[in-house]
Amino acid sequence: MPLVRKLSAFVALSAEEISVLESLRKRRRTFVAGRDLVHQGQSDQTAYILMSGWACSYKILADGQRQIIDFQIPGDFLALRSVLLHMSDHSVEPVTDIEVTEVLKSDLLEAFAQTPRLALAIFWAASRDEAMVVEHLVGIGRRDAAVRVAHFLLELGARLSLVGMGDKAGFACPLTQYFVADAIGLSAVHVNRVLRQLREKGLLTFRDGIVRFDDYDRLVEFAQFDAAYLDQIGPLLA
Amino acid sequence: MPLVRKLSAFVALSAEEISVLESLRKRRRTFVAGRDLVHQGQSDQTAYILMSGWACSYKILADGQRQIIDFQIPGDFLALRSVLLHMSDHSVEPVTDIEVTEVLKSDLLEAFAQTPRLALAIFWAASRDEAMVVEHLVGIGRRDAAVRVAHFLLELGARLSLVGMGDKAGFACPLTQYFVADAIGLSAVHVNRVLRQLREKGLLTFRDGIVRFDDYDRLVEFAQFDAAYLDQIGPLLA
DNA sequence: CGGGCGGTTGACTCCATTCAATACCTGTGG
DNA sequence: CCACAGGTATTGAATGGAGTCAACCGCCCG
Repeated sequence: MPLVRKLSAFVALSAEEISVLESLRKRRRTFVAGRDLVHQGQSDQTAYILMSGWACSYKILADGQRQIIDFQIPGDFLALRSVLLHMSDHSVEPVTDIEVTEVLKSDLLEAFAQTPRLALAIFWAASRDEAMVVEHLVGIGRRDAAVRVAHFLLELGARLSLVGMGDKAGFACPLTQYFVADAIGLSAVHVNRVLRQLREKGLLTFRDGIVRFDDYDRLVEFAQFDAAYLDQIGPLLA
Repeated sequence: MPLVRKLSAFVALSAEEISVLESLRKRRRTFVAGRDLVHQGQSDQTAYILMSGWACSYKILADGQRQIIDFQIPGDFLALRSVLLHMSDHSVEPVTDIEVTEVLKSDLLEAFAQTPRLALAIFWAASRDEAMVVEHLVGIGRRDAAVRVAHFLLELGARLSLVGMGDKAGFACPLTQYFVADAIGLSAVHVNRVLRQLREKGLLTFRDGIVRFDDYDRLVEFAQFDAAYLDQIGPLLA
């Protein structure tokens, strides 16, 4: 499963640990695209592991504007933070139809007490998520629109590669330009303009649900993309 | 110590757990203002607890621009993320002279294995940090300059209150307008202009290192500030 | 066939940046 | 004692990047 694949980039999991993860198979649930599975302010204290499909976590402001915090792809946690906090500080919406497995608060506490290495791996995943949010913050705060879009798509590509859903040629992307706009703090109109620029420069093409990197190396250069923060360089703990 | 005070907002720590924290007293170090104690890219895997003074974590872009991710005040962790990741994804600079205690990676692993509740408290602190970063992301992405500045200062005030260093009247603030600008993704010039607006509206005054909330309630209304994400509403675990 | 959603493009507007000049304070050295 | 430099704060004028408004297209689907 994608989570095992992702966590293996950090710790080499033992057979026992993998079986703990596999045992979650029973609590599998599905949600349809567009219907939130977690609401900002709710106090469920349940997290999920995304098994298939894409989701996004976001916050709504009082005036109705939306800021997407990040997208989640298979292998990612959903609403992990809300397990520790009193209530969820954000909402989660499936971008496509999704399959998830529930992770109850009690599971997490158990993991902490009984399988410290697994707990550590989860902490790693949380740290990596935070590093991604930080990188988004930097992008929105200091990068101009074109670089921001390019950087965003390169990051998605790198993350998808880790779970075998993309490579340097590109990836299948179910996002509309509105999703992209809400994620990187631009208007959808401007995202469209920027995508045109990038296409005309021969850097990337986003069309019909496919992101194609037309010139990966030049794109990386253009976006100043350094994947170090994704921490995908191999197991730290043997 | 401020960390105990902060963590107590989440879990009621036992005498034993408090003594574990207090035992860190030996590894105390000091750093002078302006000299980074953690560099982006280094792989020390050491974290710190800030005992006194202010620090900030930031990233530098290739073109020299800086984005401050967050400020840390007494009781906060510094570079906690870099313990789990292969290398630090950000730098940490003391804003004032600071005192810290070192937390080695081994300490953290031990805490996970031996004092699960303390590990949980640390996980809570990390989740809260992430929630703050997320709120900054939302601010930079979707709030206009005036609201952003107001929101930022209200958050700092709320955080400082938790460790007894501020209240609804205001707080002592060692930040220059340049720090504020780098934190909220504006230019220093514009921060200055916005501060004038806020002052002229009778909302807040930032002068001579003092932030004074001239009309706290109206300011909260203006900034749409909802402190829920700071999760300061009291212990979750008895 | 009509409606809705997503994408595309142009014209105009505006918020924030940049450039620039001035003021103020502190510490330093002549 | 005063001149000077460096850092910070303040304000004005010009510029520009991104938003808003609006129109139009293509496609899918009921």
